[in-house]
Amino acid sequence: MAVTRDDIVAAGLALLDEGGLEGLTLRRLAERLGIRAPTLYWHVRDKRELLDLMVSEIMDEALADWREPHPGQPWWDWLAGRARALRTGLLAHRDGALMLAGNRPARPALPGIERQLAALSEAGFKPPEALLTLLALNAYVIGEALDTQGESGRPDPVADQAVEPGAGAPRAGGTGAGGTGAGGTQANGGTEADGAGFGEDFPLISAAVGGLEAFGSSDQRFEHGLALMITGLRARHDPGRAEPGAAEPGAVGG
Amino acid sequence: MAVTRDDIVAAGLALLDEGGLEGLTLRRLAERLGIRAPTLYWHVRDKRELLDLMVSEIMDEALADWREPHPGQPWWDWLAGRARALRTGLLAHRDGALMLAGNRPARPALPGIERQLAALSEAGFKPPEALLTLLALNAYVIGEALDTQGESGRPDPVADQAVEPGAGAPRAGGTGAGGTGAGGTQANGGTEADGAGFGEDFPLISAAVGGLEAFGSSDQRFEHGLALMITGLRARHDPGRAEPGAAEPGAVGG
DNA sequence: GACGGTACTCTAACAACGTTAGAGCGTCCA
DNA sequence: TGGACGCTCTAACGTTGTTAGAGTACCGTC
Repeated sequence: MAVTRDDIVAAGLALLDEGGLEGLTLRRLAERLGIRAPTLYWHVRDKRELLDLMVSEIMDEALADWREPHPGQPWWDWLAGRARALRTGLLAHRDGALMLAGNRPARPALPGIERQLAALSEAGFKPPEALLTLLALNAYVIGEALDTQGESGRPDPVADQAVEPGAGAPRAGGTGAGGTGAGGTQANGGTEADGAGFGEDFPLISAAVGGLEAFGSSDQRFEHGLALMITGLRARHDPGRAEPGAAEPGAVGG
Repeated sequence: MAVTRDDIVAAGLALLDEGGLEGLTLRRLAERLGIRAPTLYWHVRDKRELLDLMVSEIMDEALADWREPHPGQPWWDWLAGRARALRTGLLAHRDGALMLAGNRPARPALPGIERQLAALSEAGFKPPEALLTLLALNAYVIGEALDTQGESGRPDPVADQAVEPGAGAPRAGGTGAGGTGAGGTQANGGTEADGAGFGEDFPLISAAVGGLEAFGSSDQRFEHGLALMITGLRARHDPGRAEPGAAEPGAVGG
């Protein structure tokens, strides 16, 4: 049987899960499909187009049931669930977040967006704000997923201390809260699990990491930021909450 | 004169600005420094280590003056400014966000993090929450910057409509609010600038895009999400704002 | 039953990339 | 004078994305 585009995308995702983005080569992909690499170019213009198609697939999987609220579900509950679903969908594939970061979905799903805007409009959002809200949530989700997947991607965290300038100290997972490198949940690269290990030089970092759940659960980190955004949204749109108008965009800072 | 590590990082950043991440090759970098490619391996273990060093440099540039509040500056104002500075720093280099997404800063700047936690502690944040807050803001910033830089990275947005499934419609910049691909500010790929062009099929998308500032200003999108997070934070920590306890993490949703 | 076209695959090859092995040269210190 | 170290070189390897172009099977048509 002839190979189809869908076959290629599916095999690509399988290959991604096995070897990560770096292990996803056209020759390996072809081999898995029982063909030779150049044949792929009959089905796909580019490697990039292939990656775009894969991103589309990942997004579709992730958001399948979340393009509008379930019946009776409050809008904030829906948005939170949607964000969780998107994150789960990204984490479901190795380097999934990086995939979305570097590539653009191949097919624009305008109908899906329209449905989501409709749901928010019904909740009192004006269309531009509804759109900005969806984009903001997406941005946060992908940023956080990137951080989460980045933690496990690297070979050995601590073993090498060939760094020069600052303390030759352990790193702490995550893109970094600080000027550079920074504490996440999965701290200390496996040694000294409980938040000590940052020495007496950094008592707050030590206290912070020590106060978090056991490492491995990056969910806590995700939920924190998500709660912030949802709280911010409800402060503006939920009548029962904080007074409206309290949070104009311009009132934020500089 | 002998080439130094700093020379290499600086030249790397210059090369990045010219040709993007894809144009950053070791041979080109060496040529710019007046040496041959393998020589780079005396200064740097890997290409990846080079990228990590460059990320460290970008982060240091970006957050230089933002590791603690200016005197008398409220904490929320500082956090917002810090987020803006980080975003500006990422956008200052071509593919800057993608750079941070795919690589880990080479040197952990624990002292800087400690200072930031100290500032938040003074404002009443407990250390773990302070850390989670910084991480959440970072995640949003990088996610948004990724989206912004992704818009301009691609060659020609509309020209090719070789996509099959849905409407062969215009895309709208950004990682996508929807199941796949989705409206940002820089819509319609240049034609039909003002929010029309999504046809009568998608009135809300059309209204949303039409209601946004002229395309090119992705700042509006960024500020929206930032305001959400800051509002959420103040709702919890600013006594003058919404009632405390109103926004427990668990109260968010699923 | 031959014919042409379309769908799909192949072999061969290219330039470019990251990376390694190992030799060479200059400078400084003993 | 000699040896070590710092820094650079040439040569080469394997792998990657990609192109050119030839080949094969099928399918409807004359």
